[in-house]
Amino acid sequence: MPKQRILPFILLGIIDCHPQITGKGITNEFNTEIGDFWKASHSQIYPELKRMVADKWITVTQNDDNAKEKYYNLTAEGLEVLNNWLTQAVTKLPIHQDLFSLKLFFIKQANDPRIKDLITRQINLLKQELDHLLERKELIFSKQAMIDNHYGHYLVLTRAISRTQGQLKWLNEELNKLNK
Amino acid sequence: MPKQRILPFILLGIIDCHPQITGKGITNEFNTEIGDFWKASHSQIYPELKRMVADKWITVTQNDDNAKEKYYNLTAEGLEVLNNWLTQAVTKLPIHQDLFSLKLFFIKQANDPRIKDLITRQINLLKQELDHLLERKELIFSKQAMIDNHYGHYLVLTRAISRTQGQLKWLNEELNKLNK
DNA sequence: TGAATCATGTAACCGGTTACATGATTTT
DNA sequence: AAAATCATGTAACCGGTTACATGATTCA
Repeated sequence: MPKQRILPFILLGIIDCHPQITGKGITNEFNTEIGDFWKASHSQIYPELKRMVADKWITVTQNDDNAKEKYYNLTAEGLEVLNNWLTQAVTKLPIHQDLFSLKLFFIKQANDPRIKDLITRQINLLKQELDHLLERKELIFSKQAMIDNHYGHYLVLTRAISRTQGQLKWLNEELNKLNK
Repeated sequence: MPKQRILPFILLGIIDCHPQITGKGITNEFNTEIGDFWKASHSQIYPELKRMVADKWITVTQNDDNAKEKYYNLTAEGLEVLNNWLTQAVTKLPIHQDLFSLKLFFIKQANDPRIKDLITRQINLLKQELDHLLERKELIFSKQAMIDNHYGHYLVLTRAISRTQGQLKWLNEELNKLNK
C-alpha cells in the first residue's frame, strides 16, 4: 500500500479555518502558522488544490476585481473528509530527523570538544526558537477569546514552548556537567 | 544548490563504530540504534555503499567462508570526511513532522472530544516509547565503561528519555485541565 | 508606459519507498 | 535434495524541491 498522503488534509484544515482563502494565502500559512511542523511549497500546493477541486472536496471561485486570484472553500464533502481524518487515531510517533542527535551519536569521547560545540550551538538555536514561539503566543493568544476558539492551535503552540524549554534545560545541565 | 545528503555520513559513522560490518549489519543498525532518529532501507543502503567504495571513502572485502557477505571499513579519507562533517555546525532545527500536532491544530473547541482522544492515545504511544528507551539504556549502558566510550550515543539516548518524559508530563497536565 | 511584483502554474530532477529478483547458505 | 531463509541487488514509482515560465496587476 502506498503510504498515506497528508497534504490534502492539511489544505482542508487550512481552508476550513480560513474560508475564501487564496492559494497564495495557503502558501503563506506554511511559512507562518504551520511552518513549525510541516512544510509545503506553492508548486506542491497548486496542483493539489486542482485535484481537490476535481474531487469535489473544495470549490474555487474567481473575483472580478482580480482576475488571477482564486478563492477556495470547503464543500460539505470536504468538511466530512476533514472531520473523518481528524477522528482517525494517530498510531505512530514521528521520527525526529535530527542532525544534532545524529552527530552527537557518532562522537565517542566525552572530552571531545565537538560535544560542547554542538550543545552550545543547539542552545543558541533553541533560544531563538523559544523567543519566536513566545512572541507568536503573545501575538495570537493575548485575548482569551482566541484561545477558546482555536484551542487546538493554542495547545500545539504551548506544547512547542514547553518542549523547547525542556530541551534547553537538559542541554544546559549537560553543559554544566561537561564543564565540571 | 541541491540540498545536503545525510545518508553517506551516517554510513561512515556506523562503519567507524563497527569496523568490518556488512551491508546487512548496517541495515540492522537503522532498525535498532539509529532507528529513533533516522530511517533508511536496504535498497537505499546498498547502492550508497557502492558509491562510497567508488569514492574511496570505504573499502569492501569478501570472506572466503561466506561468498555473499561483504565487509566494509573506513579508509583514511573516509574517516577524514566523517570527522569533517561532525565538526560542521548544525544551523537549523529540524521540523517536527508530527501528525499529533497537526490534527490538534485544526480542532477548534476545547470541549471537542477528539482533543481528549488524541491526547490519551499520544500518552499511550509515549509510554511505550519511554519503556523502550529505558530498556535500551539499561541494556546498553549498565556498565560505566560503555558510557565513557560511547558518550555521544549515551547523551542522545538520555536526551530522548528526558524529552519523552517531559512530553508525558505536559500531556498529563493538559488532560487534567480538560477533565476539570 | 515600462518595470517590478504578484499569483498561479509547469517541468525537471532527486531522495526514498515498495516491490521484485537473484544467487548463496542453511535447514529439514 | 528440496525448501526456506539470507544477503545483496535492481526497478518502478511517488512525494517533494528547485528552477523556470506566464499572464495579471501595481508602481514608478
